[in-house]
Amino acid sequence: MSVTRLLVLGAVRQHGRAHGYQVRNDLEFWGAHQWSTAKPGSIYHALKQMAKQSLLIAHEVAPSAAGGPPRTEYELTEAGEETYLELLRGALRAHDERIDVLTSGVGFIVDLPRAEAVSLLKERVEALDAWRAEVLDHWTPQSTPAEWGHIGEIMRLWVHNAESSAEWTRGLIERLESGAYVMAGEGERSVEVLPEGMANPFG
Amino acid sequence: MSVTRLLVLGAVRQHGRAHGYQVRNDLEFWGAHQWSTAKPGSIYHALKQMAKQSLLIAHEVAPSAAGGPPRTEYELTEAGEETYLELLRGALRAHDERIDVLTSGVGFIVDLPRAEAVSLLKERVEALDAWRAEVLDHWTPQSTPAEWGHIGEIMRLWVHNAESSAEWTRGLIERLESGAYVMAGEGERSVEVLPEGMANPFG
DNA sequence: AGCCCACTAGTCAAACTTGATTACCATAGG
DNA sequence: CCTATGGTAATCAAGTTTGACTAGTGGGCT
Repeated sequence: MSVTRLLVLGAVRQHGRAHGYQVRNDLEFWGAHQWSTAKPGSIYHALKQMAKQSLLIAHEVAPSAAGGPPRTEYELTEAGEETYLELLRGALRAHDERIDVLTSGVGFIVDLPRAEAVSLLKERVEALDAWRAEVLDHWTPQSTPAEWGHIGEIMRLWVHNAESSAEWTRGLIERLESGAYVMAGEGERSVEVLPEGMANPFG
Repeated sequence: MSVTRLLVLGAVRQHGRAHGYQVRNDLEFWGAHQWSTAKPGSIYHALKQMAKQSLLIAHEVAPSAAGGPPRTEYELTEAGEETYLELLRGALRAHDERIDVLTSGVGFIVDLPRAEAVSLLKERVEALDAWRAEVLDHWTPQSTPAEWGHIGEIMRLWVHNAESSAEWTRGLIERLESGAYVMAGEGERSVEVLPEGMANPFG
């Protein structure tokens, strides 16, 4: 699972056709350069790499309209579209991903139909609950946490995290089921970028 | 902040002197190859790199005692010791690190004196509270979350996370203040590795 | 006009990560 | 005695990330 790919594909897709600098600016606006590894070098690299793999087609374009070197515009191919949706589904469904992946997934969640988004999030809750139960099962029946020494704190940290994440997910499911937001196939597009000056989680 | 470096330094330090395979096995035992990027290639790379930077000294050792290529043993230098403690402090103090960094920090927390550990964790709680307040401040006074569209969900996710993480941290502070675990300078060493067969968070 | 600054757009080397692969030895089974 | 298996210890190529750097254009200031 690559956050960079998800973010880059999602950004190009929103424009239909976009060059590197555009993607880079979008993601900067999202604050993604702070909470993810999607920094300029990675973005340009991802674009080239995905073009090589035919997830994107590169259009060589005339010297830039507003200064700077000539730029290349990219566009999703059919395969790119599929990859994008698969990455997005994975980001929302998986319990074992980093927060940056989940964050990207939430940022693009409206690209999925409502029913599918809800169902992926329910998978997520189930996976979190199952994993939490499994950890507790491994750690508590034979011995009290105290016997593990400070390493038991790692278990507490993870279990706490799983519970919290499941709670947040259940909240989102509820809001989606009550009809919040405009999802894929439901008419007009909703807001797509983070507001300027938003406080950054990793600032 | 590199998790790999923290984990590798911590592991070598526990042995006093260790070769790559030993470190690799330790970390596998911790489950670190699952929840962090500390995989064999990265471990060997980190050892060589840190040796080049004089954080470790490499002892070229005779052909391995039990099969396989000759091995190199490593040992922390004074600078390595300092770097280790700095990384460890950062992992416990910072609110803006990934969960793998925090997990590693908790794993090695007993390498710090009790008072210092508690004080770092208090910094952590304060940073989390401050950041949470800042985000809420930026997002709520002028407008309801609803106006942000689905992007408001990202804020909810982060705020939820910050609250949950602060809660866990406060719990750990309490336990440390009640005298839990054997910390640096307090006599005998406590348990240092994860129990075999522990359920993995990213399994 | 001449100069500096900011913005646009991207490249590059160095570091790091990944997953597969190599190479060596011991030992158990046939 | 020979070979397959499994553990030990590490390397390597390919891919990714980082942070610094290049380079062109336009505007403002003196």
